[in-house]
Amino acid sequence: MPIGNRSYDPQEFESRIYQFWLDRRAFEAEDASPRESFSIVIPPPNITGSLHMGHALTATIQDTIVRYQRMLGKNALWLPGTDHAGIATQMVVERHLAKTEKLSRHDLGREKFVERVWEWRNQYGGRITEQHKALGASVDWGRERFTLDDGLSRAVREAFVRLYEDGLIYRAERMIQWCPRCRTALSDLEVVHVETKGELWSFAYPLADGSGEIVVATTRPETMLGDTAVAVHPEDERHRALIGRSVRHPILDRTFAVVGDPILVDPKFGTGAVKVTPAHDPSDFECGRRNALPFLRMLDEDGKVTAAGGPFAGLDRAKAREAVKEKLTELGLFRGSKEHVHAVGRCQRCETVVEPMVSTQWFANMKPLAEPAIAAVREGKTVILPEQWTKTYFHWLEGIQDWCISRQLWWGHRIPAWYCPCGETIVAREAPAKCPKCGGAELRQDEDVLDTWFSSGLWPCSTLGWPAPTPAFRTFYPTSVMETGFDILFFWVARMMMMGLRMTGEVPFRTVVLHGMVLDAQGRKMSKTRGNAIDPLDVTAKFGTDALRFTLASYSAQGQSMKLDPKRIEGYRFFCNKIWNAVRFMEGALGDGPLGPVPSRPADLGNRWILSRLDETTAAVRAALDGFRLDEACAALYAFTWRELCDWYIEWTKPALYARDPATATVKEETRSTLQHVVETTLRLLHPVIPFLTEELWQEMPRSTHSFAPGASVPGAVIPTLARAPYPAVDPARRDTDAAARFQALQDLVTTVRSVRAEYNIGPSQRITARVVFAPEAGEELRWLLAPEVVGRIGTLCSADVTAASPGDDLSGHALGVAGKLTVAVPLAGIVDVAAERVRHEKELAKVRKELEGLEKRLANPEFTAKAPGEVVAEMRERIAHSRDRCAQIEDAIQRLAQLV
RNA sequence: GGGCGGGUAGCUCAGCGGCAGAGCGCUGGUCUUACAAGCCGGAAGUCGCAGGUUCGAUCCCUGUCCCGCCCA
Repeated sequence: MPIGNRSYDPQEFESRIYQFWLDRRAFEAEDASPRESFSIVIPPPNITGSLHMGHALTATIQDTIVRYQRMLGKNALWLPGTDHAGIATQMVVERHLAKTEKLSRHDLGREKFVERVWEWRNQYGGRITEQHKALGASVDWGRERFTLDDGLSRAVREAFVRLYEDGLIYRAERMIQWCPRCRTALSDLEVVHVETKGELWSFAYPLADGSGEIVVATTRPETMLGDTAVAVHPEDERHRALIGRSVRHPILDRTFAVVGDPILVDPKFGTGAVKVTPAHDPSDFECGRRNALPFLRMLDEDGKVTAAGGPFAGLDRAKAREAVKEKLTELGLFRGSKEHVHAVGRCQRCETVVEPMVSTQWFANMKPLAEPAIAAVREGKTVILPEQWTKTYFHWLEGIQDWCISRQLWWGHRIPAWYCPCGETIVAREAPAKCPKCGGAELRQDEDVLDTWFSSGLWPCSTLGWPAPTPAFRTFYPTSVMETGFDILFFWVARMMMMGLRMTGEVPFRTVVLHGMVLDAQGRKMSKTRGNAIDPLDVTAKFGTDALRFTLASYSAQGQSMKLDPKRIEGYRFFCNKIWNAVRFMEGALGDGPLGPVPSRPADLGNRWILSRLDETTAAVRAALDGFRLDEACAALYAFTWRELCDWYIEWTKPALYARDPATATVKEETRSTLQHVVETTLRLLHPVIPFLTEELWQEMPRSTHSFAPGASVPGAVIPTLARAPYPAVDPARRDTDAAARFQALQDLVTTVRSVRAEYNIGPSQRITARVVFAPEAGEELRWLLAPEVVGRIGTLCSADVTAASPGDDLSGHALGVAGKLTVAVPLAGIVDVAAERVRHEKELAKVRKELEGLEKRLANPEFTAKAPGEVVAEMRERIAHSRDRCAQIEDAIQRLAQLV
């Protein structure tokens, strides 16, 4: 349907266009292809999620990159999928069950519960995937993956078994982070530390022999129920003598030692004595190992006090704290408290305060995995952008700790380890039938599942078929780009690097592109609970997807946070509308006649200029996209499309296109072809960022059999979709510095006349005469501006009849404007407001003089001429000459004004 | 405590050795047959502060003050 009188209505065509792409199989990549391959695997959103601005941002950036690469002719793959999000999904389904059926997962049992989660996943888990279609995501849907798919699960078992066999996965009792609410172990990364105002509470442990006491301070008084030592610094004069003596637990009937520990104790902090709870604090745990202390578990999986807590057994952590404080106070052992800010660890999912505790879990030994991951980036095998994140990456990997990979959940990849009553542990890819050691068949599989991020770490390999040597894996691995938020650097990027390198020997991706967080207009994190989240789908409904995409791409300056202001989205909607109308204009103005090729050397100045600018823009946009600078690409596209193509070129073409005179038919035909070519090329340039609008217009716009730039494609071939059209190529032959300089002079002249008109409130309907003064020493070479084919166009652009004046002409009664080397005189019907004119000129003169002075001063400095590069000095001379001309012109104008008085 | 990033027009941000930029907002004019969601003008800046390097610093270096983030 031609554009005709349709106005820009993105809702009308966006879903239709998306379906059109699917029908054309525009996004499908080939497993094997002679073309260069390009691949991105989507960082999998989790199935409990629904689309938020972060997804919209990451999808926009990735889609823009992959569409660009596809248009470059590469075999481009963008692989979609989701991850199973162990804790989050289990929580959602448990809550759902409790609400609708008043059932807990334990009521159902593991097998039935997991069935229910699958049901939930099949019903709701695809929502976020579907929402990506509304964003225009050009993913290859046939390759969609889910972390719990058979193939990916096989990859997980393969990786686990290999790491176990290599001694990099082990099961042991260690200090871990425990979430009492989720009832599972967490990795360090899943614990968020929040600065919290707390209380540093001091109490005394009496020495066992009654000869005195030792005062300790703690933010967690309840843990004293699990204390098995008091530590002091061995070189601390105050306490050294106490080392080796015993203290008596004032509540529980036991005694323990005072130990000397130079690592745990900072003698400058507090009293210099520290209570030690080895089973519930990471530092105390290490201290306990160093000093062979007992590990006393005083809290259980629910965060309640165990039997070890004597009279407090069964109390919740928080209640136990108060009860212990009360009891110690009652015993007269309280020694004061003060406010204290400290970092409290909370569960990333549910924000419950996590409990460090000793527990038997599966761990991965990360050091040997981290080293190759560090080396790969150091050697440039993978490049991280923006580069500054490289340091963070190194820092984290260099200090990496072993990773607790087991989770006490039911939803996830069950750990492929089986236990035999004989004591044997079997780790295998498939369930073993009997124990290889004793032959017993009563094998019990480990109850736990793996951390979701374990499977995510394999994502770039497993989604392409690894461990099987599939064609897709050979073609697309290592992937080209991993694009994600910088908050995911450790969770995903680093782990994918480690796992990818370990499993395949190759990096999982060549380039890592990190983007910042989307904040609201006030700079706060968007969150549903705060109610300041902007739903991307609301935005696309209101402004169109392309406007949102252009906004996000423009904001995505490397790695910075971005404050999303709806006003800006609206602004880019106007931009989309502008493009729409430009094509609409073209459709009307070109008419039905056939379009010839764009001549290699056009005759018309405007045509020469716009083709030159188009080529410069193409080069700038391609350079920006090659460097993943989407913001720069957008800025170049916006400025060219609106400020040059629409504001100047289209206006310039109107007289030629509307002309009926057979004498100007050649220019008209040339202009028709050029306009069509420039608009068509601009749509292709814009397409990766704003795919819907450009595709809709591209399908409907007037066609040429000469559409593409030389060498880009077969002229006249029917290209079924813009998504597969060639991206515009840079063609230096189109650069035309002469046309650029001439058009600049023309723009100066037009703008000056317009300024004068505005200054004197001469309305657009009022046709005026503008007399151009060509000073013999400066302006003579610009006489071409008055050539008939140019002067008429200038007149149209500023609604004036432009004629020449000589320096000696009487210009009284004229307002004067200075346009570069020319002076323009506009006759004023009434009396010139001499005073106002004079003020305007004086102001301008002062500005130019000041600038001139500065320049002259710089040139006068002998060191400048001696040391600055020759072209800088030459440029300076040029500028000074120019400023002098300008001063002279303005002085002249002021003098003419004076004659009027 | 360690590290990273930021402070440029009223707002949001580009620029990062050689003419201080954009969008929005503000403001004057204008319904000119692509678009009033438009068009044509205009105003607006000690480039956080103090030193230093340089012929030349918003840009590089040092210090300093604010703001944000990450790690412990």
